[in-house]
Amino acid sequence: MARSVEFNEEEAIQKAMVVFWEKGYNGASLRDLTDAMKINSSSLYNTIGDKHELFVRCVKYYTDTRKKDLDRRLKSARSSFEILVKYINDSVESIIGKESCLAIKTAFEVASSDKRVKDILKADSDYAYRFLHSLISRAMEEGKIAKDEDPELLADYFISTWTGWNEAYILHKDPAKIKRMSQYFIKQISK
Amino acid sequence: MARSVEFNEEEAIQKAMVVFWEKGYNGASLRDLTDAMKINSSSLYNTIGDKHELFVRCVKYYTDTRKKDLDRRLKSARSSFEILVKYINDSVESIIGKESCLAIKTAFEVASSDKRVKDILKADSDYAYRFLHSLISRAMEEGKIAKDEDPELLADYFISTWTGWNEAYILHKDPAKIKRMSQYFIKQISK
DNA sequence: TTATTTCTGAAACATATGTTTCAAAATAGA
DNA sequence: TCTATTTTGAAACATATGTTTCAGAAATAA
Repeated sequence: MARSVEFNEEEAIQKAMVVFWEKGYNGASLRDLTDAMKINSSSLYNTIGDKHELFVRCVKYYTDTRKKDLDRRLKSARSSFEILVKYINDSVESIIGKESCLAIKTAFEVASSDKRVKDILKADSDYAYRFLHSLISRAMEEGKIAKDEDPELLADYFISTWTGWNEAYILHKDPAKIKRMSQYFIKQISK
Repeated sequence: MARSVEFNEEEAIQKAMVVFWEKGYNGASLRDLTDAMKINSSSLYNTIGDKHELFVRCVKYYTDTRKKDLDRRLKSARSSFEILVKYINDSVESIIGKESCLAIKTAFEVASSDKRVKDILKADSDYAYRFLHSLISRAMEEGKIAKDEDPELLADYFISTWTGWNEAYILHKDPAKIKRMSQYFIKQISK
């Protein structure tokens, strides 16, 4: 029938995601985005849609990627407690060096006034919650976490704490500080 | 000699601060700001300066206000442990209902690319750290916090955790969730 | 009161923004 | 190959943006 789309949509979304990640939603201009994506704005509007739609797709792509990572971790042969500790340590590493988590930046920049974005972030947070909750529960069965701990609370607690580590790293750029806090967290929950 | 400035600068800064707080640095336009401040842009440029300078002043005003609050708390006649617990509970209340903390929003929106703003936020964070550190140390002397706790770590830890509570409230709007986490924190540090 | 200086309001400014238009190029199927 | 349809690139679009200009209003000190 006719010509088909030339650019790879997933690759383009990835490129745009990096721009939003670095500059934020309001800080990223359409030119910044289309330059990075290496497409013309007409192609963008013809396929994905407007700036906001592009942003929603980028945030969704980010959370989908995270979800896959969590699923992969659950399939590991190690004990739940080991998976949990590795996840915590990897989370710390992800803070250091990189721009801090896109989901967190977005939560503070636009989530309170953008329901669609907020819902995506909430679903992401809920998924991480369930991931942590199941690991913590099983680690309690394994006898690695005290039976009197509350897995629901610990899961929420870790998510919150991790967000704070991101801020602390932005302000102080001190990896040791973050590692100290993460070790404290692990020590606190370990039986 | 001549005419003097008509508007009250402190009041104007406060009004602008509210706009930045709600919309973020990039989300707030000069018109939004001057409308709220009820001044003409020529007056703004004639006194305070450009948009960025105004933003810096607003962030500084915010952190100065916080600093005064902490100083006031330290003068209280209550025990250090009681001051600490009250501070934690008040911090939780401040999250609920309001727009989340301007310093945190700003840290995630612009601090990584704006050294001047970052330095103000870092100083604010350091001040809160010293506040918490001294309360925790004294509460340990009072025998209310176990002697084997590390006040430096606990101070950093609370600051991080509190940041996370802000995000959790944006996403879930669930006061009980935040209160549960804060009670857990207090329980954890209590002897 | 007057002279001088400064502030204010409205408008103008240049540029940046998100979005649309449209002719030409491209291509899948007939 | 031809045709119908779609994508693309470049330009145009309207509006929003941060900032500046400047004439006139205001007010201080003489």
